[in-house]
Amino acid sequence: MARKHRSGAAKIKSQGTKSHTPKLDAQAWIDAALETLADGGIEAVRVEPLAAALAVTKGSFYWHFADRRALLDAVFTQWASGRIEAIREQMASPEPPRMMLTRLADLYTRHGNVKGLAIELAIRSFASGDESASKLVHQVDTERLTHVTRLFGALGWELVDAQARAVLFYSYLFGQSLLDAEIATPVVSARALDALLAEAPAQGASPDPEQQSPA
Amino acid sequence: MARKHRSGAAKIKSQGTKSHTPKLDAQAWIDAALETLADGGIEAVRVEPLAAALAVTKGSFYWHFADRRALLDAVFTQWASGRIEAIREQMASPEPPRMMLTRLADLYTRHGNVKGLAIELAIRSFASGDESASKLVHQVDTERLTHVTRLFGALGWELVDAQARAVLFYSYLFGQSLLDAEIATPVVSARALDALLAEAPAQGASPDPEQQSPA
DNA sequence: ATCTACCGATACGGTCGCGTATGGAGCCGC
DNA sequence: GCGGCTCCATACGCGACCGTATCGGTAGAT
Repeated sequence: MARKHRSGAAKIKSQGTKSHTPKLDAQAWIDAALETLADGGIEAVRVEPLAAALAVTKGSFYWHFADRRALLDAVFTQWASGRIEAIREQMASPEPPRMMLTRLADLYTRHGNVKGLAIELAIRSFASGDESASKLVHQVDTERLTHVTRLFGALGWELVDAQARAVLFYSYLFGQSLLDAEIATPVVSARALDALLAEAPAQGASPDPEQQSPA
Repeated sequence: MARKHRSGAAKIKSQGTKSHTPKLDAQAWIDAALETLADGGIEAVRVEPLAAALAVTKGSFYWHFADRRALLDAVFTQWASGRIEAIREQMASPEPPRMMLTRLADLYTRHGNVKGLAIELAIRSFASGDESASKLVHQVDTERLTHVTRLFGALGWELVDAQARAVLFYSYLFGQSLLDAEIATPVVSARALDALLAEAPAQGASPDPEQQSPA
């Protein structure tokens, strides 16, 4: 038996006193799925290995989910709504645009958020051949890009330029995780981010925080 | 006792005589593998389905390759050397740097090259969990980035800035294929490329008002 | 024509993972 | 204590692939 993943059944709380209450809810499966998804891709998210990781049997899984696909859908949905939620929170922040962008970039590069990026890429990869997953990715992308576009707009860029920079911005974040780490060193990455956050040309246009961006 | 499959020095040239040559060489398998790799990821590259696609049986495969892994290695190796070769050719071009960058970007953004990008991403995804594949990706990245860095250097950027833009450049190319196509429209993408190829500050360089992009 | 690499077909054993069917243990309310 | 409900264990059947073993056919060399 493979013993790669550790994550025993430690997430269960409930009121287990003595005879325990081996309650595993759907969320526990989703969490476990996200974990293996991060370092094995969608293909690695399989029912039986997952059950082994959770120290239960398939019987449990098929109680909570109709089939493997149902789990994947739940994972995707949760991921998407989580990302969108995160963006919405950011939008509510009172910070200046430049700061928000910097923070956003940090959030994707700095913190050992390798897992987040891995999930991101795995889902996107799968989405290329799956309609419903593709839809969710699309929702996340529009949410993110409209947000970031707005931020760049607030920095003085015209709509198209702001959109272009938003694309560059997220491309950069993804590219960071795709390119070799030894090449994209922190120094270089920092400089790249500087280039992205450069001032808009002296257009004299006052920052318009309420930029509208369809998508 | 398995028969010692030969594949080291395979000569492929005796061909021009009759139509009789239903012979399949290792290259045919590699080509087929690249094909399915493009739209199914590494996981989709399986011996039996591949054999079916080539209208032969596994018996053929295991004649040319020791196992599935051997095929994958061959695919990776060929991909890497192909990419490096392409870069080397580009380097020998007499075109001005800006033109070379534009051409490079086109080459990756081209609607025809969805396959190339897909292969790129699939291999990179797999490389994250595979040592030897990771090495090859690293080689390709190094080759590409040093080349592009040189180009940006020729455009007047200092080393670090040139490196940063090289990273942005490739991040952009990858990001294009990851982000939703509806969002990263051609217009926006063209503008993004313009931003990347902007003139370096100071240093006498002829101002280029607007970049023209083919439609 | 025979020998013999080369190349592919068949057939087999084995693993892994999906989904189903069914039973059983704990926890109710009555 | 009795049905009833929840959650998980057990046990199959099945398909997809991997890799091996073995044999047949074809083409060129002798």
